[in-house]
Amino acid sequence: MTATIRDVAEAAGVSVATVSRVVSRSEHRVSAATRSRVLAAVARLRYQPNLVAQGLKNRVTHTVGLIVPDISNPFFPAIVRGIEDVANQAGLAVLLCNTYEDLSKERSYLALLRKRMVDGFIFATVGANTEHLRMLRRQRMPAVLIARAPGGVDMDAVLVDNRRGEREAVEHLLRLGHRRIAFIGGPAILPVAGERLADYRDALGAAGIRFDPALVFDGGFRPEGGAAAVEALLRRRVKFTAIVAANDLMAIGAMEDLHRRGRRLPGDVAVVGFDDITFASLVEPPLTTVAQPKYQMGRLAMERLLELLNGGTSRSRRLVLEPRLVVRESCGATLKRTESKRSN
Amino acid sequence: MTATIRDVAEAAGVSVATVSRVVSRSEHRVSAATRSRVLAAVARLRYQPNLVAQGLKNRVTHTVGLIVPDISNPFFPAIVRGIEDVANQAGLAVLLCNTYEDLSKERSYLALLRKRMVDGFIFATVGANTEHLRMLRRQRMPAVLIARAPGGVDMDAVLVDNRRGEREAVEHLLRLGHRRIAFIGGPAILPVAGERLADYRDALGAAGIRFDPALVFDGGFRPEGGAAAVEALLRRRVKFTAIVAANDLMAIGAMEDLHRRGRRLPGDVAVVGFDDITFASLVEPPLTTVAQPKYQMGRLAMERLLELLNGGTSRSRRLVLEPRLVVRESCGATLKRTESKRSN
DNA sequence: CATCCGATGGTAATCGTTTGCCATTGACGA
DNA sequence: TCGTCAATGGCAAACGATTACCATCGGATG
Repeated sequence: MTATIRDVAEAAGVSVATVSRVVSRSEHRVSAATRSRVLAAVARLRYQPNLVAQGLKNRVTHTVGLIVPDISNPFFPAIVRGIEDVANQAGLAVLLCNTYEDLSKERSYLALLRKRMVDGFIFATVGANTEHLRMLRRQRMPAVLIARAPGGVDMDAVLVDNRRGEREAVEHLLRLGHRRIAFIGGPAILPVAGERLADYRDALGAAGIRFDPALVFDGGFRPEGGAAAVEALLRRRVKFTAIVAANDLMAIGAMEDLHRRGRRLPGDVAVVGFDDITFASLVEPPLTTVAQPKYQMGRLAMERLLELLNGGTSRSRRLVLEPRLVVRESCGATLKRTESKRSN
Repeated sequence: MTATIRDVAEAAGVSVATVSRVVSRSEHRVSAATRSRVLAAVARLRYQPNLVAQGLKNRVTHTVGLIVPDISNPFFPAIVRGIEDVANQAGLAVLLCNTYEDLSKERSYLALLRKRMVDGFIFATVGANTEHLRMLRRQRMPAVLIARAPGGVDMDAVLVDNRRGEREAVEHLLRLGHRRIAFIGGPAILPVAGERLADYRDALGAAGIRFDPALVFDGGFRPEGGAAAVEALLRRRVKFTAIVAANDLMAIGAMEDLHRRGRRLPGDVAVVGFDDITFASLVEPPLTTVAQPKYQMGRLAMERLLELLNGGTSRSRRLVLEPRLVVRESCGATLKRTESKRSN
């Protein structure tokens, strides 16, 4: 079908070695005359080097594996876009893998990607188990973690200071006078869930408020979970005037349910989310939330991976980005409607 | 680093040919004794066949290219997930490419993927230009289109009967008594935009209502565009009691702006969207919209591609799925709050 | 005992590149 | 007229697999 280097060589009346020299990096070991003959043949036959063959020979496939829990979770697409933009510009292709938080899937994808000789990996939030990460590290496989770096693994990572983000969220509510602040988090298995809960406790503790387990719920990081938590709060007649959710999805689910139950937002209940997904600014009232620079995280992770690929296996580095509390209207902090940013 | 077939051969004291025979498809041309020796060596060395080498030799890479305008557009992640799920189960890897609706990017990705010897393509909404698609077709490259199949290209596709969806949306509003229905569509360059506008006109026409250009806006398929359209309607004092938007993003943007301007939904203005993205059910009021079976579309497309890969280069087929008008509360059609489904 | 045959496993070519090393050539100085 | 040398380009061995074809061997058969 497509022309090979051999076809070009024949057409130009030279050997394949010469064609290769002309086509690949500017090796100037070929005279101007032959070079132009070869280039003419290349153009005529529309020759495109076969990247699979090149990959086999050079042991570099210009491919990276991207491992994501679930691309349909709105936290990820922006990250993936950042990664893909940088990768594309650098001539790398991205293999997409959804693990659905399933460790065995994560492992099997990893094995598959290695069989495919990918040059490196990006993990947009790994699971808790670090054993296979250590293995990667031992084998000096370039890899970058995003958003979460489990303790004990010494790998490059692009992180967000979520501790600070969560604290700011809670402090924002405290400043507005709230004392009974419910927390909707994730399943205890996920480390990020435990972390965020701890941050909530710390922020309360710093303000001298006793932690009340009756205010804590597992919303599974899904909108339904947020709604369920509100239902439980109301059913059990727990007193509360505010909600912090560990992600926007649950916050929005909670808001929807509060609406349904006739509560006014932010009048009766103030709500703060986490992530600043696109829709945070589009719900009623627009959601106050902790924004993570998702697109940037993707870009930075891929840029770091490029550095690792192009040589420097220097010591591993962690970039820690600052989250930003985006104050909108779901807490009643803004009296008048202000311009609420719609970021990507 | 990793063991090759040669290493296994040495360890087992046989030739590489024998190892290959044991490892690859169950060719039984090897005695039980040798077979177990080989398998022992394979296990001991943790041998994993190199898929790049296999790909080169077999001319099959078990890789497909997935071409998407923009993964961060919420219409796509569910489709991608469907694709990825099926691909993974079939042992295929997915290369993700964002074109940002840019034809030159689409072309360059196509060339790149061919250099990588992908086995097939999935286009989740191609641009208007069909020239490179025809080329694929001529070269008998397996490919499946999703959501949009430009006229004149004879390719497999998984489509949705959007004509009917849009008509149902408009008819729903007509049935509720609306006569001044604004339309917020997309840029005229995109074929889907023109189509959906035509469907809107047709539906109006069928009801004997004159088309009024003053009610038509280009919202660029983005929330800001929806808001801008509302602004324009209000500024120009155009009379309208309902809005149909060509996607949910714009519908939601419009709703937000209407809220901001003090209009009541659905009391003052009824709104219908298109797509049924996750958030359609989470806004206030929950958005009535035309649902496309996104995850299914992804699955079906990938399943069809598998058929094409495994032989049958039969005549190309188009699957047309039925959209579904999901009636929620943004049109006032439901008197009482009913259970509003939250689909993925 | 010579021949034939099925079963088994090895040899080597191939997929499309890259690249170290060698051969050729023409210019140039001795 | 040689020998030397830089410039140029070809040969062939990789990269890691697959597979058509061939060699060997032990037993069955006449």
